[in-house]
Amino acid sequence: MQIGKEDKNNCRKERLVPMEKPHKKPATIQDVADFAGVSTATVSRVISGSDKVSKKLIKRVQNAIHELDYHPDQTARRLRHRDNKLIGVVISDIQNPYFSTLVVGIENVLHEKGYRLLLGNSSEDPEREREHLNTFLSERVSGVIFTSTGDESGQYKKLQAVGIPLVAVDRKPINLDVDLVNLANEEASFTAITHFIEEGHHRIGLIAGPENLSTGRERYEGYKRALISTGHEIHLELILESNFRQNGGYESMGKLLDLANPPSAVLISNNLMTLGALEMIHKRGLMIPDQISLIGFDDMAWAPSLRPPLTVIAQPVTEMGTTAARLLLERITNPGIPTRRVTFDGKLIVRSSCVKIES
Amino acid sequence: MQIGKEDKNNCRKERLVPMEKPHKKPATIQDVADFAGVSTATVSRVISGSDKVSKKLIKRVQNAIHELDYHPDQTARRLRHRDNKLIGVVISDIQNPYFSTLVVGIENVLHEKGYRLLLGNSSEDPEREREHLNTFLSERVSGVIFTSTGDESGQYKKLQAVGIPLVAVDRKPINLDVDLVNLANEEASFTAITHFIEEGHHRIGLIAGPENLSTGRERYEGYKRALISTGHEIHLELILESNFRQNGGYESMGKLLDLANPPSAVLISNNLMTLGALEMIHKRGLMIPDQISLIGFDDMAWAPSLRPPLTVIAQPVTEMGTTAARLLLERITNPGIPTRRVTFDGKLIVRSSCVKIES
DNA sequence: CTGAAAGCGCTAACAC
DNA sequence: GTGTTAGCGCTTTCAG
Repeated sequence: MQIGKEDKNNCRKERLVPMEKPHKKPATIQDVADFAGVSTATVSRVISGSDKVSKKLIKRVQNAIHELDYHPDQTARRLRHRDNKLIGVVISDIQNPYFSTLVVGIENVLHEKGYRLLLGNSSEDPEREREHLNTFLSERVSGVIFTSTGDESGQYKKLQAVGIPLVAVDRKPINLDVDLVNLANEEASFTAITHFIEEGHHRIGLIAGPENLSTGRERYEGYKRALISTGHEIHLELILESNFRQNGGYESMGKLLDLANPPSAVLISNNLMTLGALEMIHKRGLMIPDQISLIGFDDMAWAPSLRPPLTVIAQPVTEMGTTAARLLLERITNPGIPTRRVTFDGKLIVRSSCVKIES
Repeated sequence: MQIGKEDKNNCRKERLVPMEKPHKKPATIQDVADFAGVSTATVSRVISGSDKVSKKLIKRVQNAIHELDYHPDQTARRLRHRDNKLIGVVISDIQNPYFSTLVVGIENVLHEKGYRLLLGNSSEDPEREREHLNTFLSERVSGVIFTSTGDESGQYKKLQAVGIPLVAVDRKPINLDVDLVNLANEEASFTAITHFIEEGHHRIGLIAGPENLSTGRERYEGYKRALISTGHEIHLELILESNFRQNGGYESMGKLLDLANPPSAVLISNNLMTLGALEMIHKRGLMIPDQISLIGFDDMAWAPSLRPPLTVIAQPVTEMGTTAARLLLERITNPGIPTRRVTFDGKLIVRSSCVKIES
């Protein structure tokens, strides 16, 4: 590589020909009205389609619109009537494919229904989350969909106070009465552990998520319940609380493997930590599933491409996104309805990262 | 799993207690002015911070703002002065972690500079791309960052015509004079193939991207140039044009392996196709790198966790995103500057998916 | 059916 | 320093 001149940033800048500068202002409704020889009111009526305008004028106006390449100014429109067709979305980590898939689902229905998506990424930082929420307040968004960092419920209450509908996804906010779309985490975790036990495992580890997130807590609960209900003891040294990030999975798996008596199977509470854990296992030169069995949360695109293909708990992520968007839109049109909660069941997808053990 | 009552969608809905309905309208600048006993102009001045207002009034106004929990209406603000602090971003596939990482970079600087991000996902569909661009036109965004689907240059010209600055990322739009941030694709590809050749490979395959995307074309060019410059022939049966998606990589790799004389090494032109190719290789029970060597484009989070860890061409994705955002902001404040192109060099990260061959 | 006119909430001249 | 006022582009009564 290293071709051509370059600066310290390992990149080249080239200057090309100067750009043309027409700087023509966009046409306004007044321009269209003048062009068509009608009033702005008539143009407005034609645009909204609803009212009764004579065929002749409709034609003339439409022609003018086309001729002038007129695009109604949403900003002005928004100032007039309150439903501004803008939805704020705060995501705790867009870089995580789980969350970007959620956004895909949300965007699909929003776009279809003529809403626009204002995106904020909090990077799991409550401060940034708060800033985004203030922005949404200022933008007078029609609604907000969010995966909360765990705190900031006060800020969400402020939105509710001015009548902005909220829908929480994935993580159940504490102390907040909102519509919610999430996974039956406890049951999902229960299923995974039960699978391990059926395969003959008894010493089962858990790389858990943060305790301040419902997803972290509930998956932990399911793990405990499954173990207890099958007469197993809970060994605290096999349970590591981590951060839902790759490095967390890496380090936690390291600690698990360092144990005098390491687990024969491990459930990992999210996709990124699973990646980290895998990295550590490979580094130690351990074979999956012969030396250690694994189940990960989230069926990501890479799961079937791993060697061995990973057994996972799959979430219907896109559908969770579309559901959240739909719930929000419903509440916007009908604010009075009671709070709803839609909980999807996880699905165990058995591939090859678990092995049967003779006990 | 399968716990609790559920509907056909494999999910449960629960009705909870009804929500409170305060429906209090947000405070306006007039409310604040009244509360503080000043004019709206004074409030406006305090907010913008710039003008000279007496300490005493500043105090009173700030108190009123706090008391009323006032958030300036951005929509109204925007109507007044043109820089509306809104940036449109059209992404060709947010589900692809490469692109969502790009968004992370973009969002980081946008948020820092007080801009908001209007996100549109085109899913590689030119029609949807066009719809998003129309939206941006209507929203009078201050600028647009995009990864084009390959067509729709006419639509982009319309934006330019009304003076909306554009920055293209990753893919170089044909027939359009815009700022561009991309990778030195040809050189990157060249490097990868050269690496194969140095390791003793002679029969090298390519799973290429779509021909209508610059990334697809340029990576193909680099492949050819590397082969030719080292005295190798181009074997067309070793070159498969595909779709940058997982299934494309899967099928193409299948065809390559079906060849009477399959390649000993394959370069795969993007991250998702690499995943698909891996899946096919595992399905055939082939070992990497002993039976086939691989280099993939894009160093995704999962690359080091694969077995074996994947050798890749890494792009500085986040930095490409921040650069794009910065270029755009620069052009917004200074529209007259000449068109720029920032090209980053890819970096070969050698892990374990290539093996030396004795020739 | 169509037009005139009053704002939506805010900023920026322009006065005082 | 501070207040008054005229719009930004659009929708929506209210007349005609």
